[in-house]
Amino acid sequence: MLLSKLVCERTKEAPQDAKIISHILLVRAGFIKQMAGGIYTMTMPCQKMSQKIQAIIRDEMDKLDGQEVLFPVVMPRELWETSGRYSSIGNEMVRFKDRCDRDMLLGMTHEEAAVHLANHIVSSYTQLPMMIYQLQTKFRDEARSRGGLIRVREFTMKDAYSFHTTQADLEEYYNKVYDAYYRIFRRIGLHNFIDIKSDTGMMGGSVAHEYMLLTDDGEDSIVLCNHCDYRANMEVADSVIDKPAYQEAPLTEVFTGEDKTIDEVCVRLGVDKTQTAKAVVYAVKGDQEKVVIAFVRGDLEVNEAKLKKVLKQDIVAYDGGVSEDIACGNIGPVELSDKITIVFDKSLQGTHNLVVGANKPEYHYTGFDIQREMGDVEFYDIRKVKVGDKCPVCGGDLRIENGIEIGNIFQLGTKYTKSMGMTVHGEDGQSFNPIMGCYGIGVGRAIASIAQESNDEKGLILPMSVAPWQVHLCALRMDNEEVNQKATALYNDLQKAGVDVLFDERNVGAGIKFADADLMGMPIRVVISPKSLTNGGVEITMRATKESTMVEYEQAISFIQDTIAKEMEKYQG
RNA sequence: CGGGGUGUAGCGCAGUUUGGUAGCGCACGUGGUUUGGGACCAUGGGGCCGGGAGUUCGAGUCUCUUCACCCCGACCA
Repeated sequence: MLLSKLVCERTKEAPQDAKIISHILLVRAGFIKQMAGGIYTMTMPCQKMSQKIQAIIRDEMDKLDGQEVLFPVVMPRELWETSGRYSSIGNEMVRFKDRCDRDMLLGMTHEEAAVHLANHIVSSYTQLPMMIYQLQTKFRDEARSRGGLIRVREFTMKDAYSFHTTQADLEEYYNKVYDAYYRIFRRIGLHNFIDIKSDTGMMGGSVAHEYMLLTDDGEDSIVLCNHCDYRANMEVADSVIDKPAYQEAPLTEVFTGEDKTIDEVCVRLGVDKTQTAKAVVYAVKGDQEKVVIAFVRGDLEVNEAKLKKVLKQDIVAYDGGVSEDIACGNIGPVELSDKITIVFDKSLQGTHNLVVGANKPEYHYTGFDIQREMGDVEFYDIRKVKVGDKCPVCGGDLRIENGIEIGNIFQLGTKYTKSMGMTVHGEDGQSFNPIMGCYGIGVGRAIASIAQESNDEKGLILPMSVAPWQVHLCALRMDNEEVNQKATALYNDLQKAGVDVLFDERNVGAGIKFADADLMGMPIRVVISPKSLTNGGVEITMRATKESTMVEYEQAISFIQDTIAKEMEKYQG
């Protein structure tokens, strides 16, 4: 490819609205161009990179006996009614009507499509296990896109669906995919990533893992143990906390005036925050009348993902609408209206002598004893892990890091095969619902992740395995006859030798060429100039290490091929 | 969906306070001098100042309204 013809504008200045490094560099290098919120055009370099990543994903999926298919982007409402997700998924799914007034939708994931296909074709256990996958555009109307390619509304995703006769068979396959994902991410050049236990969310199922690129710009919080390999998404993370034991005391109503927050009440009454219980008020989504109050120890926070799981219902913040039953700032468990759903966190189990709201303005109780006052109530884990908590496995210190989700794998079980009525005949002649797994990787997010992790002050540093071009050939002084002739010949010969090469044949200053080469990040830079020819031939520089070698012109191609081969060894998975 | 911010040339910005001929840098075209880390001289092209409605002799600037984008939060299969 000739750089002068490449539709890809590099800029010196960062776009005003870009905040995170991958976004800044992908825009500055001309790899992406925004069209609307969360919607981007990928230029040739980015598209080539995407295709190389896709090739690696295909390779690994095919090794797992995956069969590549292509599901429709547009699907009819009826299919999604069968799984129940037409109504359970919110505005992030785009719905519209076709010309005949039929309800249609844009696919944001394809479990329904996978079951639809499998249901029509698989009728016997002898056809299992099997896995089908696709690489396709997904559209999710995200409430808030952000960070360039990190969180977008339209993107290419690899999604795979496996079908099994037994849970054990699913688990065996799941573990193979788990390993394959590690190979994929290593092959595309990522380093600082981990897998964590994750919430299954509205996908359903039991076991799930997410692969996370660790970066401060990540939008997910990950809990990790400093001593063992415990690690989990904040949504499901568990921890051990100290429980100070307070002496039992009688329940006593005390005047607390306008002091409503935990901090204010603690100061007034001279107690530690661990000696209080706080109420966090929610409402069932779509019905502010259905109030849910979560009680958790005063120094702790509620983990809403966990609370949702306990309730098996979606919740939103209570909008503070007028209700006689709720004395905001003075809410306590004692004599709370029975119209309200109450959930107690485990941090309150077995506690004595706490300060709680008295459910009337200006008063709290002291001496609250949960066993004595409430009787035998259930306790659930709805608490958010915080720094300083101890590891639930080994008791070590926990830390919290940010990450970007780059892939996920789920054990779905029979959620879809059952709801959609997919059955096959087993060995015993009885029919059963196959057990499913599903596995996703976002290609665009993988590109962003590579950019996020692999860069320096000058620009991108692309791994050989996915770089759009392996070689960035800079000819300095194209007006020089010898440079022009030799550079052009080298460009042609490299291509004949099967090397991906980007040829900067513009007659512009060396500074511009080097800056562009550094910004775009191809792994090998080759310079031909009057000076290099005098000094023995061509100069070959590695983008990542800045290591530079002078090579005789005649040896250049074999040297470059050797270098590429050597580099590729780093990305064998 | 809440809170905040920004819309002026492809990109980055000034001009808006106090209404009076549309500006700067980069990029782009042409001619020339340069040529190993974003060169220089000359010259040229490019803008319904996000859209609409008002106020005014006159609006980039004032008023109302709308749209888009960004950031924080909510949300996130």
